[in-house]
Amino acid sequence: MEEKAEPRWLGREETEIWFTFGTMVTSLPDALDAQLQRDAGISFFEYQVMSMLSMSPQHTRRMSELAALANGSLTRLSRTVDRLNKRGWIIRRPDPENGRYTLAVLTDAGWDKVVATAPAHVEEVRRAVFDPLTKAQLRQLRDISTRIGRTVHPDGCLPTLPEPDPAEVAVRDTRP
Amino acid sequence: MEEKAEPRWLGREETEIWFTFGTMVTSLPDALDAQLQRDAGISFFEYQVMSMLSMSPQHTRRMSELAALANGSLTRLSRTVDRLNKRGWIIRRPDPENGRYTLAVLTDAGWDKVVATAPAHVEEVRRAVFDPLTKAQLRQLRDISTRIGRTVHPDGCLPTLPEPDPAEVAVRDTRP
DNA sequence: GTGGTTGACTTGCCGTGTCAACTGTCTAGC
DNA sequence: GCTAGACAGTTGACACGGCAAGTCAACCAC
Repeated sequence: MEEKAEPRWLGREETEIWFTFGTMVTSLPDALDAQLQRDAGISFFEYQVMSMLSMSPQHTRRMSELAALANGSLTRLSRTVDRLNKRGWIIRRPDPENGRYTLAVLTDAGWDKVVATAPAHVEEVRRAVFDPLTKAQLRQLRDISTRIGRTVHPDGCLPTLPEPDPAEVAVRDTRP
Repeated sequence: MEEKAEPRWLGREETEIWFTFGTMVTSLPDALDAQLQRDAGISFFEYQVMSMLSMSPQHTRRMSELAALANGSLTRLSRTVDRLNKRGWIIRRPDPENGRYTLAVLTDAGWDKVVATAPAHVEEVRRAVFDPLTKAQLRQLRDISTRIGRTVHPDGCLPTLPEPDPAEVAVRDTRP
């Protein structure tokens, strides 16, 4: 008796789309990493972590929130914060409201680093993503990303961009 | 005097697009890796390498070609082939036509592994990428990926999907 | 043909990420 | 209260990828 249905193979057309898309998906992070490493000596993930903190109230976040915002595991964040802490850009503090949490806080030096790093990074993002696309394509990309993101993310809880801290609009668009 | 122009910051709209897109770009590879690791005990990159070989004439490719097709560095491929070789799925052979090249060849066991692994993987790709998008969105995604891919890839030489080996149409749509 | 150069890998070392096990903190149930 | 569990985070052991240096074949130039 039949146990499995015939797999729904990809056709030639679909294979091409998938190949092109897959190539882009793997190359883009490499390009962003390369730019940041070259110009600022930090990785994309490290930049994301500091950038997210720079947009957060008091430049502070709980570790677990921060991990979700930066799309990384808690372990990865813990190690990354170790490194950034050694470089003087982030400090840890226990959360006074609940001792189980740890707060990551961006130092002044960390803030300065983000401010110094952001322009070239944003420029690279524009060059790679925004400039080559039309306005219509950007809208399409948003919709497509939302749909794919939903299927990939468990229990429908996509991370959401934090509301910018009104006190710090200067770099509210730093995110990446 | 002015040394630098004011950076072209991202606006609120753009920041949102970039955040959504970035989240998708980082989560999707994780999801594919997770499925392959769980169901077949191999990484996405390892699968890509074997899949590309399975689509190549004689199930054979030069290392450098294979690295480009699978979007990885030569170092990464060399180490990956080491692992797959230890598992009995790939062997190395010097290229008789030019001793500088090394050929990677998929073994029969490697072929069987790809054939056994492909259906569940393709299903996951469909679930994550194809099913949630309309036909129009797929076309849009192809165009968008092509444009972004061009800006990100040096000297305009994007890797191209190999023509399938007519003798092996069975899994010609295995890619990803 | 032989000395130098280039091209195609391979490898030693190191940084980074993951999994699993562990520590410390809070919360429930009794 | 006090013990059991659930959370939040850290850490040790290991896997993996990158860089730079090393190997080995091929292609000159003379």
